[in-house]
Amino acid sequence: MAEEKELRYDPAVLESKWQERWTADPALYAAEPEQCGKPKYYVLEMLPYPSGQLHMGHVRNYSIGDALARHMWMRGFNVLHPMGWDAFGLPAENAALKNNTPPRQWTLANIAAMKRQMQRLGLGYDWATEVTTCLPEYYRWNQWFFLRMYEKNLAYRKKSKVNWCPDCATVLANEQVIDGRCWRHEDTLVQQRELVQWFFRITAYANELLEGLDKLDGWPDKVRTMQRNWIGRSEGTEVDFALEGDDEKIRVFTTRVDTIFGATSVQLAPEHPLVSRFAAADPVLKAQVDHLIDEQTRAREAGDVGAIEKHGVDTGRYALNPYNGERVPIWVANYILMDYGTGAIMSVPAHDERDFEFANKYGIEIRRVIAPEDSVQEAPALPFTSESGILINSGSYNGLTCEQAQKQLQQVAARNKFGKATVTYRLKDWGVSRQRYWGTPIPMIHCERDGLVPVPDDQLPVLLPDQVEITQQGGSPLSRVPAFVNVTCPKCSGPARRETDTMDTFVDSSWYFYRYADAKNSNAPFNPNAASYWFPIDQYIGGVEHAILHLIYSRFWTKVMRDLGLVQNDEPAARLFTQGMVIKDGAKMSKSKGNVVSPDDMVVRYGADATRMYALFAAPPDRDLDWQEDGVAGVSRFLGRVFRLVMRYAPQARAGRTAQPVAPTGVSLKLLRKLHQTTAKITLDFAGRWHFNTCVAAIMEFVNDMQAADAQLSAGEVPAHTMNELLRTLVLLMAPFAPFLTSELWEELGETGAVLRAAWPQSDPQLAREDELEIPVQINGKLVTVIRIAVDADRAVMEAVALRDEKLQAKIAGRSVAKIIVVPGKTVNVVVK
RNA sequence: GCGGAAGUGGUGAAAUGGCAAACACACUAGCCUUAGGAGCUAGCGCCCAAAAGGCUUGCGGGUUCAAGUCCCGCCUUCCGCACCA
Repeated sequence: MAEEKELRYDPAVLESKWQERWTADPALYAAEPEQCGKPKYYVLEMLPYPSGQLHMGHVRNYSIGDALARHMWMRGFNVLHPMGWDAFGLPAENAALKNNTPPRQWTLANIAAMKRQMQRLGLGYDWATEVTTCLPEYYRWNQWFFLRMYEKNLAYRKKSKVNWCPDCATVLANEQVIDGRCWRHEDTLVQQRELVQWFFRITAYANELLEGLDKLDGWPDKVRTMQRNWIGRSEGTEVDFALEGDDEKIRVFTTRVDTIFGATSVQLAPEHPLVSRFAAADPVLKAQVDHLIDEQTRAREAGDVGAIEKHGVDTGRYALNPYNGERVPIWVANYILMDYGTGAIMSVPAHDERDFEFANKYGIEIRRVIAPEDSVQEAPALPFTSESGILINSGSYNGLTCEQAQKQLQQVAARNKFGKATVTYRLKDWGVSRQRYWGTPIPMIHCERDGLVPVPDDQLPVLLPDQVEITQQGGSPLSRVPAFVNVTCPKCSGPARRETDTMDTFVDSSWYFYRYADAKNSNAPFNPNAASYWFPIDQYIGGVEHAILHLIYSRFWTKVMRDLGLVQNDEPAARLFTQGMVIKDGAKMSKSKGNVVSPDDMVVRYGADATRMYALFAAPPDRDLDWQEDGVAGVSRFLGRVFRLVMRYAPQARAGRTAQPVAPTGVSLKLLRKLHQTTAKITLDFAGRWHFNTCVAAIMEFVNDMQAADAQLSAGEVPAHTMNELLRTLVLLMAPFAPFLTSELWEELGETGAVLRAAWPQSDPQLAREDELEIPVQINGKLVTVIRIAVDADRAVMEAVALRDEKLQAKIAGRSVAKIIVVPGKTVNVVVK
C-alpha cells in the first residue's frame, strides 16, 4: 500500500518542496562573472507592470523565456535571465484615489505579490539583478540621462499641439495614441491641447533607426515593417511659392516636383500661420476656416479622421510658381496636415488622387503634365499617378523622364535658392512630459533670472516626495507641493521653481535591461564593461503590442547611450521574438468579457509545471493561444504518467548508472531509437524554430512508446544501463518545460546537482536512424499501397519492391506504364496512361 | 484603400513538394477501483447499414510524376497603417 501511495503525482506537495529549495539557493539562477570562460547568453522577457496579478499573457511569455534560459544553461552557457518591474504609471495613482493607499505602498505590495507568483511558477530568474523602476536607485539615472540629453540638445522644451487623454489627465506621445484613442483607455478619445512640453529629439536618429532595421534580421519582419511605416521616410523637394503682393513665401513639400507644371493651386492646412494672417483681415474667411478646424476636431473626436470628406475654402489670394511665374489660387483644405511636411502643398489634380478629388469638387483646373512612358496610350485615365512617365506641358523640361526631371528641377531650385531636395519623416519627436505624480521628476529648474537651469548631477536624484495629494483634475500634482516646487537656483541662488511634470514611463523601460547587467551600481547607470560583455541581448521575448512603442524608444536610447560612450552596440537586441496573445473562446481575455483565467487557479488545480507546459503545448509560440482548461488537465495527467513511469523503473535506472553498456537490441533498440530522434528534434527546435508545441508532443510520443512497452519493461527485457539512459534523457529533455517534476525525478534517478546544470543530451545519429522505412507507392500521384524497404535501398531496389506489390500489380494490369518516379527514402510514383 | 498574417476533424493543432489529420482535448464503448478532476483498453475526418469503395486542407484556376505546402485570381477572419503630399 505504501508503495502504491508513492506513485501518486501530487504537484502541490512536490512543487512547494522544490520552490523552497530554490528560494534558499539564489546562486542557482545567478549569472556568473565574465571570467567564468563560458559563452554568454542574455535572454530577456519584457518586464511587467506590477498590477498585482500575473495574467496568462505573462505566463506564456515567461514560460517561453524560462524554457530557453534553462536550455541554454544545460548547453553550458553563462546565462543572464533577469526580471524587474515597470513600476511607475497611472494605475498606482488611480488605486491611491480608490483605496487611499499611497502609490508607492500599493506598487511595492503588488511587486511582492507578483514576485511570489513568479516564484510559484518556478521561473528561474536572477533576483540579485532585480530592477524596480520607481525606486530612486533606478530613476535617478533617468534624470541623469535626461541631463545628458539636455546637454546634447536631445531634450528640449517647446509649445505645441499635444495629445491629451482626459482619463489619464495627462498628455500622451504620438506612439501612445491608437486610432485617436488612448493606449490605456481604448474607449477614450484623445483631445488636442496646446501646451509647453519636454521632448526627446528622436527624429535626430530617424534615419539611423530606419536603416538599422535592415540589419536586424533576427527581428520579425512584421515588427520591422511596422517601424519602417512609423518612421515614414519620404524623399522629396521643398519649393517656395511667392505670395502675390507680399514678401511672404509659401513653402510646400512635394515628392513629385516633376509634376509642378501641373500645379493649379496651392493648398494650406487650416492651422497654417499664413491662414490665420489672411483670416485676421477677412472675417468671412475666418468663419469658414474655423468651421474647417471645428469639423476636423469633431471628426477626430468621433474617431474617423480618414472618413471625413474633403472640403476647402478659396482665400482669394494667389501664389506664384517659381519655375514659370504662373499665378495659382491659394486654398485652405481640410485634408492638409499641419504637422507633416510644411503644412502646405502644391495641388496637382491630374497626378494625385486627393488633389483630383478636390479639384473636381471645386472646379479647379486639371492639367496633364505626365504622359505614360510607352506612349501607346496618349491620355490615360486621370488621375495618372504612375512615376514612370515623360513630362509634357512642362516648358523646357518636356521629354524628360519623371526621375530626370525631379533631379533637374531640384538643382534649379537650389541654384536659385527657392527650394531644395529634402527628406521628411512621419516620426515626430517623443513628448515625454506627463502631468502626473507617479513618475520620474524631470530634473530641471525654472529660474526667473537664469531661465531653464539643469539640476546639477551631484544633487541627483530629485526625489519624488511622499504624501502628495492625488487628484484627477489635471495639472501636475507636484505643482501643489510647495516643499518640492520652491528651490533656490543652482546658478544664482535666487528663488526658483522646480519643473513639476514627470517623465513618460516609457523612459523607464527604454534602458532597464542595461541596468540588469550591473544593477547595484550607485556611481553610474551601469558599468560600460558589464554592458559590453552582455550586450546585445541574445534573445528578447515579448508581445507585439510594443512593436512601435517600447521597441522604438529602446532602439533610440541605445543609440544615444552609444554616442555617450556607454555602450558599443548599435541595437539593444540581436533577436526579438513576439509571442501570440492568449485568448479564451476566441476573444482576448478581459474583465469586461468575464473570460479571464487566473494563473493562480491553474497552478492550484494542476500545478505550475502543467500550467507552463500547457502554455507551450497548446499552440506554436508565435500564434494566438486559445486557453482550454481541459487541455491543462490533460497535460497534468501526462505529467502524472511520466512521474509514475520514472518512479516505477527508477530502481533499475539507478542500478544502471554503474552497469556496463550492452549493445541494444529488440525493445531496447526501438526505444533508444525513438529517444535519440526525440532528442534531435527538440535540440533543433531550440536552435531556431521554437515549435515547443511539437517538442512537447514528441516527448509525449516517446512516453507513449515506453508505456506501450510496459510488459517488456516490467519483464526486465531492457538492461539497467539502457533503462538509465532512457529515463535520464527523458528527464533532461523535459527539464526546460517542467522544472519541478524533472528536479524531483532527477534526484529519484540518483543524480546529484541541479538538473538545469546537467549537460543537455546529445543525439547519436547512428542510433536515431531507422533501418527500415515505410514508403508510399502511388499511381499517378494517388496512394495505392505502402511498402517496407531498407533505409538505404537505392532506386532500383525501391522500384523492384514496389512493382512486386500485389495491389499495385492489380491496378496497373492492362495499362501501359509511361514512367516510374522513384525518390529515394520518400516515394515511388508509377505514371500510367 | 494600402501592407501583413491566417483559413486543415466536434476543439487546440501536426505535416519545410512525397501516406493529410501526429500529439492532445472532447466524445463513445468497455475494463478496473483505494470513487479520483484517477488508471487501463479500444474507437473516433466525411459519405455509405457495414465492408469494399469513394471523398476531404475557405473557393476557382495553374505549375508538377506528385500540392495543405509553390504560382495566379477570389472570399472570409484577424492585425497594423490609413487624407503622410
